[in-house]
Amino acid sequence: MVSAGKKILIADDEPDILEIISYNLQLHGYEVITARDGDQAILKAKQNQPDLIILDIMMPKKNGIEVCKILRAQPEFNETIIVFLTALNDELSHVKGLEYGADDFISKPISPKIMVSKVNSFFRRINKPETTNAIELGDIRIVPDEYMVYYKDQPINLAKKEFELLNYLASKPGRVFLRNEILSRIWGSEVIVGDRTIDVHIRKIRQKLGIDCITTVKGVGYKFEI
Amino acid sequence: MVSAGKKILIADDEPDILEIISYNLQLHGYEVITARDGDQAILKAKQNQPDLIILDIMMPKKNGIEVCKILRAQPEFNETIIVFLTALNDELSHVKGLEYGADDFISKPISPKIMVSKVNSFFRRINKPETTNAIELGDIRIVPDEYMVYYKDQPINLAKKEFELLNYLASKPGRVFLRNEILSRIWGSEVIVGDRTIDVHIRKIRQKLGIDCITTVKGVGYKFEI
DNA sequence: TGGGGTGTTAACAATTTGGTAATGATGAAT
DNA sequence: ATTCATCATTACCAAATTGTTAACACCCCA
Repeated sequence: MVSAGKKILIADDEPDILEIISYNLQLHGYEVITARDGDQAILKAKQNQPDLIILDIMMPKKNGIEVCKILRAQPEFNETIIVFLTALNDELSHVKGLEYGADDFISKPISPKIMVSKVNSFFRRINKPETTNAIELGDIRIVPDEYMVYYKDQPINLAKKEFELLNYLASKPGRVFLRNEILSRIWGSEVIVGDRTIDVHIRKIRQKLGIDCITTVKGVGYKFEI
Repeated sequence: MVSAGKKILIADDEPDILEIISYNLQLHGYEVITARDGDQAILKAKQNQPDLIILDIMMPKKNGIEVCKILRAQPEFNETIIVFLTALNDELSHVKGLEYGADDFISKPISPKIMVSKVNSFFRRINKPETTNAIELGDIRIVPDEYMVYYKDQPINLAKKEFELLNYLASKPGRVFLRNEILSRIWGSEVIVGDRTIDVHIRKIRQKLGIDCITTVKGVGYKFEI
């Protein structure tokens, strides 16, 4: 059972390892981004907003721990799972890593098969709250597992961004999400998009759903409510 | 969408770059202060208390890293975002910059458009969602998360400024807020508005709420009370 | 290789808002 | 009672913000 469409960033300086692991993860439906050093890892993390980041400890430019420290300092990576790749008995790294907010460790060497199963289990861990429980509000049911929305049990096909936007707003019904919040969560903090982009997506959602469940709060943002 | 009225200090010794960047940032509603060397940067930073400081690394008098080091040593610049402009592959500066508390790096050359987007994202980062708790007084419930006010559970739609004003007054029920206090808190200290502006907003709140919960204290200000 | 779906932008329309001016009340001090 | 400063009210306008539409580039897949 694969968590479809999840993004994984892997940073390691050994091309072979990168190749093998990313190939296997892709086979299992994950979207994989790779980086060869610490700086690249930070850059690509910001650009792509992955759900899981796997960092080799020993890397050129910045080591995994530094990368973790820098990423964790930014709110947008609060929720991201960060995992270290370590040599088998490197206790010191374990300790340091935990201090800076690592979620777990994977010991090298590791077989691709075990790697995939570990990755699956990471997502199982965080998916419990949202994936198991689809959001259901009034006549609207949002099922992240299926990337699908139902209105009165009628399936409604939203595009990826539309779905993510709706799902995000619906995660806290009634709460206003600032345009800034929406941008950094859905688009990532370093993406260049124009002012009207959010509006257009909101419009498409409203149009496809046919009912008015997204309220504009002028000068502030949008909120989902029945 | 722009963090309006934010002050940005840019320090670079090349007038052309200064010109282009500051023009574009101003277009997007930012207030821009410029400096041509390190000493000037420090001086203007102290004078203007900008929200974001962009420092070229290579500058006359003091280089960007020295400036950063000096500013960071002062408590008033603890919260300020400091960012370096660096040549593309200047790894050494990256490392040193981090040591002295830089928040990020921008590689030169950079297009104005990307610069603006980066600046936007810096402010997005610090514009944390305010998870303030709801205020409940008598039959009135003020929920900042929702930008919404309820009277006897009936939702009342206030405009942004109206809501902020009511929320501010209600933050300390019974206390009188001077007109000056209200002005600097809700309108900001730099904005100049006429005498009657507050009154009009108070009036609109009273009208929409339908009950008299804002008391005028003549010659002093307003207070919220049931 | 071309067609459908997707994401983004530009351009313009529609709407809301924030602010002001003008004028009318109020009330305390003279 | 008159005066003066202060606040209330109203209507109006400009600016800010969002809605809408169409067009475009892109990617994936048949």
